[in-house]
Amino acid sequence: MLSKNQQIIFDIIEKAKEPIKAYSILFNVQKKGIKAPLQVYRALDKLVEIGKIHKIESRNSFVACKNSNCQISKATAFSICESCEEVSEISDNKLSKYLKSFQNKAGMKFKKYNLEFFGLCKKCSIK
Amino acid sequence: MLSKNQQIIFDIIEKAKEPIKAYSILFNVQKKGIKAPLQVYRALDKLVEIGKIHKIESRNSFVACKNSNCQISKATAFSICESCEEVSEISDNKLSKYLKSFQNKAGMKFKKYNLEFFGLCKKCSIK
DNA sequence: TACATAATGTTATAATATAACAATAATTAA
DNA sequence: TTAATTATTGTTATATTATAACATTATGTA
Repeated sequence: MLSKNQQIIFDIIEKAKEPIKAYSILFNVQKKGIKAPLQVYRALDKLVEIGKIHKIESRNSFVACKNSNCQISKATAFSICESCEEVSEISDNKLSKYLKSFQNKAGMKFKKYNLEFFGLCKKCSIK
Repeated sequence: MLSKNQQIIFDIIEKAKEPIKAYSILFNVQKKGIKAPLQVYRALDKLVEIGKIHKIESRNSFVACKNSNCQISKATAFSICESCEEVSEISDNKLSKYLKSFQNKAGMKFKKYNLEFFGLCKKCSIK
């Protein structure tokens, strides 16, 4: 169950349909009484923690989870267009299976991963 | 061939043996006459571009490339310990082959990727 | 009820990164 | 070898991203 601020901020991110930055969220919610960056970042932290949203690390921006709503997200993969900055979440069973079971040479087993692919989306590769 | 500032900053990063942040680099090179953040960031950008260093996106920090010195780096993978923050670059042929040839459902071919695994390193998992 | 935990509000400030402009050095082409 | 081009440097100011510290209120639980 999301708290008031968490819900407000999640709604903005979900409606956005594109990655959105913390201060852009802040701007959008000021009319709703959320005035300080920290209020936004706290909600973002929580939403990331419970897997409702993901952070696109290379862009410092946030998107709603499109895969497994409400699950803790430990395995994320995105494709990012370097021209128009379109981001989409990759949902590929083979890929996630492969990465979830990946072990490095030291035998270290991982709890989490984040993968970001970069290239040109369809639209941009035509241009 | 690296320029003066690029060389100075690369040397710091290579000696560090652990991820190092831009402003920590700045602090370290002030005695060598590099006084402004922008001087550091410009060198970092170039070093990333030519593959001498990588940026650990989730940590906003930089490490020297341990794999293929002097090659443009389009395919990076790291393991990150969430306890001690130790980072090591993963060099795994099977993994990189798999990811380099990965296509998403839209048939989008990627030019680049960055993968970050999170877990506990050997030392920290004993504790 | 009492206790613990989570969420909120607020001010200030830290940490990360780029814009804009001017000058100099290095490379390349005519 | 001069002119043109490109890369690098220097500098000041500022934008962007994120957290510290403290006080308060709400929610869940024993």
